[in-house]
Amino acid sequence: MRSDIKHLRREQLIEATIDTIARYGFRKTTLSQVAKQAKLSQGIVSFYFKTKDGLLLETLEFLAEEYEASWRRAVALSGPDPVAALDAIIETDLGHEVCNRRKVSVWVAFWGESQSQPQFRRLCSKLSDDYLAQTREIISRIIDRGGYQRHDADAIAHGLNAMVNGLWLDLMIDPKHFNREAAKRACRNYLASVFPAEFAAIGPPVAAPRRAG
Amino acid sequence: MRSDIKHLRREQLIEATIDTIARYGFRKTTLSQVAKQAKLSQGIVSFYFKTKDGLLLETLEFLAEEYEASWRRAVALSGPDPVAALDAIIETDLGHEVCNRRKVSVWVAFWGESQSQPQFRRLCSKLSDDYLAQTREIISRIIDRGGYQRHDADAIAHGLNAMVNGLWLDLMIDPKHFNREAAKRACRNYLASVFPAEFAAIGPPVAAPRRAG
DNA sequence: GAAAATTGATTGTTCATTCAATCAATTTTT
DNA sequence: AAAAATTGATTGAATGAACAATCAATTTTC
Repeated sequence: MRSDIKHLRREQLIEATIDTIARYGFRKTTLSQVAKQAKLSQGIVSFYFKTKDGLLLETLEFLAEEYEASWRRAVALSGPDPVAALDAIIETDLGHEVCNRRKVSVWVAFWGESQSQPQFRRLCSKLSDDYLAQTREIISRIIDRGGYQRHDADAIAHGLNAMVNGLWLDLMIDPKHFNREAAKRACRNYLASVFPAEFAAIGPPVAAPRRAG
Repeated sequence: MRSDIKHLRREQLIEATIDTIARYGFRKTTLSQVAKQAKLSQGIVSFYFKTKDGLLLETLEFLAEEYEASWRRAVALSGPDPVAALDAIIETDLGHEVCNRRKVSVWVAFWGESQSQPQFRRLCSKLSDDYLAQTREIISRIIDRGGYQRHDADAIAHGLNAMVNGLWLDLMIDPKHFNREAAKRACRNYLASVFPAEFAAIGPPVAAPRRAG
């Protein structure tokens, strides 16, 4: 099937790029390293992506689409209850498919470069906007339904987003210590202290299992 | 003073490195670009730092020491009250000296590379550990004093740390939207929901819990 | 004027990119 | 249906640009 091969190769090379960035970092990500990872010849990357920047941008686009799809799916499957929807987002954001070293290290690498690469930054900020819009909408529904009129949906959404991103960073910086379940608990604790009635059922607010301090 | 010039040049070159990473990103940070930024000749960077990796590592060390000194100073100046100490940390972490594009973009760049550079990672995780140890200690004192025996100091410290780091990322990803004061409020809000009595006084919580009715 | 600091040309290496040649798959011809 | 022709995918060597690192020459400092 020659018609499929183009798509196949592109995805194969994008996966190899993710592997290479994750393993060797942005600085050591060369086209021949990517080709080697993909078990293809070095010339082929340029053939399929024209330039290195093209490859990197498409890799970022791939990751962004994958991530957006995964939380949208989670929301769709969670049903009409906004509390369940928010919990599903946390479950996805800190689940093993999204929150793993391979993926997160690539995200952080792109964030670092996005300062100087407008194309990267545009993509990252669009993704962030979409995410915030969705969570804000869900949070607004919880506010309306629960009678929390003094709450600020936007601020809460920003807080949740910051916490999720910060927890991803924890995975990078202190991987041995990082615990996915504890991270989910931290998010739920945050939400439980904002919406005590709604999130108390999912996990007891603030007070989590005891640890050395 | 010939003995001072070594120290002066090194700092000058480290500052130039920070500027270069912030402006052009890690990928385009070359020794000649750094030298140009410092208004010195290209050979001088190798003269003072031997290798490029040496320069980068010392730059990271410089940033780490500066950051650690700034929050330790804030804690020292805040007096014996743990609530004031925690608030001083937030004030520092999201103040203009620490939380600005120039510095944060360099942090993110290093985080991204720390996956593949053990020296970077060791430094970042040590810094993170020190920070967590300090905030955990302060939080423990609030717990003891306020009678919040069911609270988990470690979990709360991790949550605060994640939120601060996440807010720094916000500055990178969506700089137009970012607001330092709103970010501080988000942190205080988080702490206010964990320690209502202690943090309600500092700023009225954006999200003041009110029971459904 | 000796020592230290600084320069900038040079070197060897690594890299992205190009492209002619090869190979495999598919289609056309007989 | 076998042979020939064509198309498309892939290779790997070649090219030139960019780079880190070196160092002899020059300038500055004391």
